[in-house]
Amino acid sequence: MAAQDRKERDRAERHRLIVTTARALAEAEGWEAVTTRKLAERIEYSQPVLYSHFRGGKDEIVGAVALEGFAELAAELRAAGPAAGRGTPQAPPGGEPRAVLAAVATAYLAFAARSPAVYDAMFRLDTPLAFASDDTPAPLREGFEAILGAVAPLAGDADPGTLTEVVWATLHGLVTLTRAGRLLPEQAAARLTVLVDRIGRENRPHSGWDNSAGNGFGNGPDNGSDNG
Amino acid sequence: MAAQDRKERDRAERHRLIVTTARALAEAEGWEAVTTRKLAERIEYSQPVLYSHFRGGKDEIVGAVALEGFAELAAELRAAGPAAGRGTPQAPPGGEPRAVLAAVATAYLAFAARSPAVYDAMFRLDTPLAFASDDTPAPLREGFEAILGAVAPLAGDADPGTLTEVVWATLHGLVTLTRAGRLLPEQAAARLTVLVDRIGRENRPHSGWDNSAGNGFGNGPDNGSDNG
DNA sequence: TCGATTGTCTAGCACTGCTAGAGTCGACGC
DNA sequence: GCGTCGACTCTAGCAGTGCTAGACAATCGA
Repeated sequence: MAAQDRKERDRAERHRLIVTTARALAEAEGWEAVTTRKLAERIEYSQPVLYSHFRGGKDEIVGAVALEGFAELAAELRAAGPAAGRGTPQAPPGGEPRAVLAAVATAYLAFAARSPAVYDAMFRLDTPLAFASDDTPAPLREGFEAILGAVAPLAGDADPGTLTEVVWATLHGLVTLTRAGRLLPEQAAARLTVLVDRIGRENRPHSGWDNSAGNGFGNGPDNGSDNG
Repeated sequence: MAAQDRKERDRAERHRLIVTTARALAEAEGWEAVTTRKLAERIEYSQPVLYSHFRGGKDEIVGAVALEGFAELAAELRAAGPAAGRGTPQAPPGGEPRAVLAAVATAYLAFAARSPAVYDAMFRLDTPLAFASDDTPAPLREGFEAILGAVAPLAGDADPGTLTEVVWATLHGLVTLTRAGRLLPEQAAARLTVLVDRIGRENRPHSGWDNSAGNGFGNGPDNGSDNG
């Protein structure tokens, strides 16, 4: 029955409309301005319609925007990474590993700067998205793996996954501290240089400082590089 | 008039009571549970009393907790840093620079792990605290400078302030991503090792990758090490 | 054309941060 | 000791939030 199909199409369309409207509203006025009433008004339906699409309410809508953001971020990181098709202005294919890392880092920071509200949905707001578990959505894994691809060639004797976690943390920290006005804007390029110069350098054999004196941060064996 | 003095003492005491109660409530149940009504009930006064102390309302109360947190963090970082009096178990005075960096980083992560709600007040929530401006509260500068003290000996030909910003960003990123369940808990110690091994290594002369191709992240001269 | 089902809307709940104005209580001058 | 006045606190309420029960209308199958 075609009528049923049309209904489902309309419904899917309205589903998209909610997500894109929420995202646009957040980018324009910040997430604190995204209320269910205002969102309902923008899509020209009443509030309960939102809940017929997103049983989890507002958090689930934010989560949908976040998921969209993870997919976009992963795509942009891949485009800047070592496996990039015919190369980009920033990173020739199979280019010098640190240039690749610089390109990926730049892509990450550019994404966050361009879509601050989406970045907030991904990292600052509470969403029902699952992490580091079996049902972690694919885009989340892919984003991590895109960074991993740029970091691994520089890992040396360090665990690539762990180094990737640290790089990711640095990028994320740069984003949030910059956004909060905690870092000097004019030094952004210098920070990127420092990041690549320091992180992107292979290990020499272990140094003298002692990390075993109870720091209280986990004590399991350091292995594995699987993240999400 | 002694009566007036007593009043002011009582008022100051109640001011403290509000801040400590808000902090305790946040640590126990999270900031989303800290409502003006619940807070007023806990201090056994009505809501308007809160506003007689904090004209800026809830945000200003969060800001007071944050400021307290910055003071504590700065003190703990200093205690772990190179200028530490007679030395600590983690860092002997004037010890090997990378051991000092490891001790400071550990102190930072330990603080965030021990006081997550305070850390949220400092970095995640909106507060009226000023940053990177002339009226930045002293504890904020001091925290940055404590990290700077541990990082500077390892700066090499990099700008110490910039390197400190990157280290801070890494620590902050590790805290937030760990808290959000985005990083593998069992690799915490390994991440610290990687951080110290990579960041805490002096620069050799500049490398081959090109950072000048439009990354859109500031283009001013890279100078100055003054932050807040 | 009629009944059933599906979908949407109105109205309202319990909560939030915040505040105007009423009321009380203590300090001070006489 | 007493009356007045001012400082202080409270009650009650506003406008907003996320969310939902139940009334209503439109659509579909017979």
